[in-house]
Amino acid sequence: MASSDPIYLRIVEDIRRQINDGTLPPGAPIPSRAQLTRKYGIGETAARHALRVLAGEGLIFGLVGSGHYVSEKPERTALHRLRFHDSHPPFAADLPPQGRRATCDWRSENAQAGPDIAMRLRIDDQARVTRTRYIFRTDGSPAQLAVSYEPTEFTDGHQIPSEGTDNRKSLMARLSALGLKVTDIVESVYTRVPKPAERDALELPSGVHVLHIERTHWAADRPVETSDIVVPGDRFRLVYASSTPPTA
Amino acid sequence: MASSDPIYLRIVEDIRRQINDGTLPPGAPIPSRAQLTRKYGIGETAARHALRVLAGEGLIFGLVGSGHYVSEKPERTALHRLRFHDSHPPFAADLPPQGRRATCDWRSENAQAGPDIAMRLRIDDQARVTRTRYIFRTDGSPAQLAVSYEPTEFTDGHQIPSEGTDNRKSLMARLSALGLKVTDIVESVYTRVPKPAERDALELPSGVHVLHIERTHWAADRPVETSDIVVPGDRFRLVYASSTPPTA
DNA sequence: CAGGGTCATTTGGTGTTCCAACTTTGCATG
DNA sequence: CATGCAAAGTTGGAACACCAAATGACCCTG
Repeated sequence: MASSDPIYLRIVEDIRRQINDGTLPPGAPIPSRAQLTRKYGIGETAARHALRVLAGEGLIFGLVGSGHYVSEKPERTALHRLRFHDSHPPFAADLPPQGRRATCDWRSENAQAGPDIAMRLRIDDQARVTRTRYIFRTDGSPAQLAVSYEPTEFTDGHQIPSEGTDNRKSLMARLSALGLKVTDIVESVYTRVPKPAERDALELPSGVHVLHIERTHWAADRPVETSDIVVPGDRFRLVYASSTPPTA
Repeated sequence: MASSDPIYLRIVEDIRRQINDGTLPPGAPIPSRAQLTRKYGIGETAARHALRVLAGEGLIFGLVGSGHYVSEKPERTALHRLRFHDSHPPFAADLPPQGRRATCDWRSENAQAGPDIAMRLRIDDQARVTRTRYIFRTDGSPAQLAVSYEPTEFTDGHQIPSEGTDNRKSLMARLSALGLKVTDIVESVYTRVPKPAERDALELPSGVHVLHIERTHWAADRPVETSDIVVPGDRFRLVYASSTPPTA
């Protein structure tokens, strides 16, 4: 990208891209230091520096005497929210709510950003966005509402069937097609009284609050998607972890 | 410590220790590469390598032409919760709530774990823990309640003055003295109606919910501290990020 | 064919050197 | 005394060299 970047970072970018797009699948060997110096015409310092950075990110790992290889779990951008799960403490139930039948309905439409979303996406008030409303159900009962906003530049050219169930091309897939990679995820959580529409949609008893999550995906220091996620406050908790779950 | 470690890691250990125990307070300058090579009798590679590792951990930061300095926020094992902050959306206020006068009162005591905490700390029901109650205030008004639990084995031997203001040795400092390092932080968030005592302590208007955070620190796959944190639901939001804040 | 030894290759640690860009300090000049 | 400029010091990038430990492939021997 930026040819002003130091050489070793450009090597990092190149290899990372190859890992992301599958050219270098998990387990594949990375060229050795000697090979990298020849291939890119760089010094050994830059080559080993690039390998160190990639290894530090966990994308590859090195074996002394053997070589560097692509990690099994590419461990994408980690905001380890261990998903929602039910009930309040004390709850001994193990985390993964398995066996549940989860469904998701959604509908996309073209809309104007508006001041709130414009600020979150760092775009103009008048800019157009693709707004997608989701409703998640577990075992048939509504569990989560979400509204997602993406600048139309990311969604243009992709078919937007206005209705469907779970066959929409994912955000990540669409972004990587545009050469973008999500580097950060920020979630802002607060609690509030549900709006009437939410109360109906989530079938909330009166007096129940909701947890509201504003989530924004960033790629290269620029927002690419933001969403409002609403879940019933009496049945869900959010779990965040600094790394892979220690309980797993 | 382990004299089998590579030299640069031993330098890292030494500097990290000095930062942890306060010998190098936030803002203090780290010896330059040239000084480190002389002080420890090492090559420049090892010196710069140590600085790189520390900077990578966020413990220090480098300014070209000036030097390396201890970070203001030691940025412990990163669960990047960008702290609480006020008001609800839309809020354009920038994140760092500066200029505020934050105080913290606390009181420690010896207590029995009980089933709930015992499960979270993976210890016996009957085991003894050090329980510390905190109350945080900003600008004089109560903002956050917290109760922290640590197995007594981590607190024994450390003076536990039963009352005080903000001079207690930090969890990290005590753990590092025991050779332990916090590797994971897990936070579980939900919302609920405040208990009467909480309503009083936080001066909550009626009808306001609270955000309840159960936080557990892990060191080497074993819990070393867990706490319940309660904040008013009408004035605070929690922000989690997958890496350093992109807005900063 | 099985076993063992040799050798090229690879990673990771370490030292040295050079350079560009930037900050800080202090001195000299007006 | 104030201002400006030059020198010294610092970070970060980059190249090159050497070594120890480990690996893997190859070949030779029994």
